[in-house]
Amino acid sequence: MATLRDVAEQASVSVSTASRVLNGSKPNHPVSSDVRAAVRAAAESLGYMPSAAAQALQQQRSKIIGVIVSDILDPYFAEMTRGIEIEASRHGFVTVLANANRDPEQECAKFRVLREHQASGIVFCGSDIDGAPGTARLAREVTAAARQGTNVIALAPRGFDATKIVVDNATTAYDLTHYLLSLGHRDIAFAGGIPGLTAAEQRIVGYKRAMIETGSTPRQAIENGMSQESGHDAMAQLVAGPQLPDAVLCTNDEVALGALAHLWRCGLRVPDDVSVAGIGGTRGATTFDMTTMTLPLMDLGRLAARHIAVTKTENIAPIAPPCTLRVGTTTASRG
Amino acid sequence: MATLRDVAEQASVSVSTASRVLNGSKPNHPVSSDVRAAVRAAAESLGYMPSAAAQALQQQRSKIIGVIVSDILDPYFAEMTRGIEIEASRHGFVTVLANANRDPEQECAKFRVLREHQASGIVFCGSDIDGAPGTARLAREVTAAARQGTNVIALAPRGFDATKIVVDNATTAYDLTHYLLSLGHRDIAFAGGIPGLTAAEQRIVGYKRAMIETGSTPRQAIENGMSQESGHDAMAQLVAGPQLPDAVLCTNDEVALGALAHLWRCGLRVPDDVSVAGIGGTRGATTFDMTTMTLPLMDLGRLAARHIAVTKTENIAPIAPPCTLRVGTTTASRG
DNA sequence: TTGTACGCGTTATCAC
DNA sequence: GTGATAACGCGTACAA
Repeated sequence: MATLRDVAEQASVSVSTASRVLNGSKPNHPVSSDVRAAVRAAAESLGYMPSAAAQALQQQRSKIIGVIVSDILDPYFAEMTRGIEIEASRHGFVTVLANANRDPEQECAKFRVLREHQASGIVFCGSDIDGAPGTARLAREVTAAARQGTNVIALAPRGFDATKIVVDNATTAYDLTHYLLSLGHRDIAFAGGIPGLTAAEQRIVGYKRAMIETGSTPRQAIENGMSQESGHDAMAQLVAGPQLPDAVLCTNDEVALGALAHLWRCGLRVPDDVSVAGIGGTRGATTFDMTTMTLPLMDLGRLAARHIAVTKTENIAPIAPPCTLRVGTTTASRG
Repeated sequence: MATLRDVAEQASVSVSTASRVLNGSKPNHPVSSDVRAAVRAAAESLGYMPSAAAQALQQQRSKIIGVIVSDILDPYFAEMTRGIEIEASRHGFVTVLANANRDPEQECAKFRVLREHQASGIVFCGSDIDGAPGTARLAREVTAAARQGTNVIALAPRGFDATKIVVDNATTAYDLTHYLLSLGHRDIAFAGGIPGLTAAEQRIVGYKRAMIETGSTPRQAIENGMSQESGHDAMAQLVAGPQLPDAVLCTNDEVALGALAHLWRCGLRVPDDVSVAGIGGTRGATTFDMTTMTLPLMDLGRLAARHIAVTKTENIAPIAPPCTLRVGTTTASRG
């Protein structure tokens, strides 16, 4: 691998000059244009490639953005990750992906590794599980890291100190519930979630608030997970129950998809027999023309990456773009 | 950030000793146990954390596995990525994710960045588009990198030299088509694909071969993409056509999901009116109890990561596990 | 406008 | 068993 010194020799200049021409942080350091050209040519002919490791070592920070995700198979997080990757690469950063399965221990371990790699910033995509063992230690590590200059960003509610770029989860569910109520639905069930998972709990809060405010009785949320399978099972439970609800509000699109799949498989009609809505606005929701609350998932990722990549003097936290209701054909007004 | 020297001072030993105790590649280099303990204690109290950058610089290779993916939102690639990440982190490696949107230019650029970061290995998850502009340059860069010791692995057919861990795409489609034929279907359509996309083309080849061998006439494949939307549109086209086929074989599960969604939305029954099958075996297929060819996506990722992480003396390429037919309820035998 | 020299944190080689 | 010391490739004061 050709090094800067090779280039310098080839161009008959000093390494510093070569460095200034090729990787100069100060783009217009005084360098005569002929020297500049010579260096460029030498670099080209030698196939020079800067060593990220050496640069990182020297500058005490590498062009790495770490992403800690609950589950990359969930489109919700895949969207965020994609947003991060796009903006990161636009700024010459690289995206390190870490799956943590919503396990604080794993989050902590991956966080540590990311720090060893001198990541300029670390993004937590999912929210945390309140009171889970290990959450406290994670918080300690995170604050320590932040104190040492690591840029920590949370794209969902988190119990530690970090730059937060989050949507108002309670309100998304509140608004969506209101929409369902406005269609004439009264018996609305809530499917999906995990006990203690902050974002999911907030959605349940929003749902309940909307129900109670309008004199309807909220059902007990079926907190059996955040996956398609959870949605499938939750819906099976509702179908088997004494009374099929008018509508089912799901904690996310994956759960809604699973619910839809079950209804489809057991021959029930949507929205004739029951309305279904999700939260997220991921691709699957569009494909099935689902009613859902569209969250700016990719934008959240983008904002996080930009916040890390551009070192602003004034470190003002970005604000999350608004959520919008997507009205699909999985909901309909009830006589 | 505490460095090795800080630890050494604190423990009153030399950096070499500290290094040996904490990051020794040779785990049992002779070090007296009391010194060992002292170093450990010092490291602990100082919150020592090795610098990946320094290590990478010194060893000319960093514990990074690069992953070049067509679209992280496609579960097909997300599964592979997840497999890679799991195995990578098991071995202390970190996974760098790069989206390339099936664009050779982008693949080339990201490949280069990955190399600048001294990735120990780079995994291409998707196949390439035959004859696309930029493919040639990519091939050149890849071979150059391989010559310089970068471990390049392809998890799908690729026109350049690399360790290949791939399934037999033609056969998956061939077998699946045979299964559909065995159910009594004769008019079978093929949905999805991209002209020139090797893996997709191979599937079409397998489909056609099975059809022709049994005296059926293959339809012209609808190569309108690999996404859910593609499947939706392809199915719309078939539904609007003069003759609804008995069955639709989709190039992947996403396309199949889109096809299902369209049928569902226009009130057609699956499998009564038409059978649908996919390829991949991703989560969505299970949720909708779809007939599909299950590919060992996560295992492919795992194998790739392991191959990179463990430096074997004999560098024998891993062999891809078999694919298995998953019989779901989106297909049924036709009287 | 260009060159010299040092240090970033680590590991490996060699000496003790 | 342990300790100096020289790289690794780069950026950047400081000199010229």
